[in-house]
Amino acid sequence: MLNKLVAEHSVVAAQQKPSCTTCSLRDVCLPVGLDDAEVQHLSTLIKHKFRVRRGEYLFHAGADFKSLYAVKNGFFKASTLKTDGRTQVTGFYMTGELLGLGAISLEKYSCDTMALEDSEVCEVPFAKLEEIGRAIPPLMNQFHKIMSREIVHDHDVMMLLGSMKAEERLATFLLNLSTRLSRRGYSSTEFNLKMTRHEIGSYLGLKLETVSRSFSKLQEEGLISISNKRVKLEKIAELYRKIGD
Amino acid sequence: MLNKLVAEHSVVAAQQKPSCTTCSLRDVCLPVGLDDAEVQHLSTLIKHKFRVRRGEYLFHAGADFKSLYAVKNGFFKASTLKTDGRTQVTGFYMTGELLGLGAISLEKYSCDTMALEDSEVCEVPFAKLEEIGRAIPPLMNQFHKIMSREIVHDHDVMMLLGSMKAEERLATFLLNLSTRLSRRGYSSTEFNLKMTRHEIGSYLGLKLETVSRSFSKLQEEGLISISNKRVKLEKIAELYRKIGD
DNA sequence: CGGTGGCTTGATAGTCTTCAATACATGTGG
DNA sequence: CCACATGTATTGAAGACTATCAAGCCACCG
Repeated sequence: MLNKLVAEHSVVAAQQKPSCTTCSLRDVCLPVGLDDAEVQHLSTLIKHKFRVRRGEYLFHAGADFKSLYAVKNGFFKASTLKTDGRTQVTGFYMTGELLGLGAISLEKYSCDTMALEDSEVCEVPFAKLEEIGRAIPPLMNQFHKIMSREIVHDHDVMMLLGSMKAEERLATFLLNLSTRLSRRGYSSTEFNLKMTRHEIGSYLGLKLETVSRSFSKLQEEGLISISNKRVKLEKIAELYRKIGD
Repeated sequence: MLNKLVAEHSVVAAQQKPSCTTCSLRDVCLPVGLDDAEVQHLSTLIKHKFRVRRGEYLFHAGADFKSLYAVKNGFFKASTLKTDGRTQVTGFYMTGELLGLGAISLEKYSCDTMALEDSEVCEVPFAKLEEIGRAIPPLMNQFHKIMSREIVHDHDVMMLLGSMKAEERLATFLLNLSTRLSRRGYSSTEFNLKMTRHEIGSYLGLKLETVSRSFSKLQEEGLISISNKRVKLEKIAELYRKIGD
């Protein structure tokens, strides 16, 4: 089964030296708010650009932590595994987002992180990030904002899980994807889901059948069109109204 | 109604200059891992020690962010308010824990934070923390670990909300309190809850009636004793087994 | 073209919520 | 200091929502 593969070797094989200076993600990634010289300095710490193919894991929970990873392109899911076998998807990550923030506290990765499509990541050695951050205060500040944003986002998910019904959760999820995609220059109304119903359900605290039913219901109500992995948001304003925003 | 009061003035009135050097929280708060000279340096940035009385808010969501607050003693709850009026408790904070981490990203506090008992907090101006952190790398690193820990904890809560039944959620909650209390020198088996059933339910994604029923059921099973706010964990090992650990 | 995993839909069962009534605790004012 | 008011907690019964079990369909890949 493809999903079970851990392909450290193929991952390393495709490495190359990237540059933040010319990267299209300067506005969404770590370089936010830095001037050209600072970005160039930041660039020196980015070790490799890795390729991670669909179904491969970037890292596993429990492995020694040394680096964060910025998503250069592609799509990832992070999931935690409890001792009793229960797993849950804790997040989906797209272009320009940072992977591994939970690993800093215990210096072990806190979740399994898998590519849901062929992807590339930039490795950011954490010790060096802290070091260079001392020389470039805006970089350190941007990093703090990224971590803080993750906390706020997690609080939003907690509210979703704690107080929303299935349809509302799914609508919230779709609108969140829509926002993040449009910020990256993609369509905010039409996109392909990279994850399965099961993975969506795991993230939203629902069973896959309930996810499927909720998709169908949102479609019946005319708010979206759904066909397999293809989603079209037909009435964004009403979707927002549904989730109380 | 006491809970609605915002008592900025009484809060400020009780300020005094604290010192991390002699603080009993050196092992759980920001100073973790620092030597004496470094702790003394850190101490210079702690502006005030505030008193916050039971029912008063330390800060409100949306207010301009300038400082984090370390809980010197007491107990706090943080809650978010959605536009449609739904609220949810996003966390409870005790001695040595940092309040306001979600505010860094947008430079506005992201949640309302209220004292559940008479408390004291140390104000940590964030800009100064970043500045002094540059001079004391272990301080900056400890701060990153604290933020990371918050992320991991939030992921744990997401798993709780997404995949656990009412009794399991409550058992997890009680064991979490137990662990944090024992780390601070209090009994790990017997303690007073500072929050109401409603607040527990809001945090755990349950209605207060369900929380009450779950308490009763855990008591019937002989795992805990509960009388109003007084809890005694009778069989910790079995509580852990119940939540699959 | 067959097989496998992913998806949809229906029927039933389980869990939690909602509504309601009562009891208890706490703090305020007389 | 007691009485009363208000917020808090417990418990029951009915209803809502989601999970579970099951069957069949569909898409994709070798």
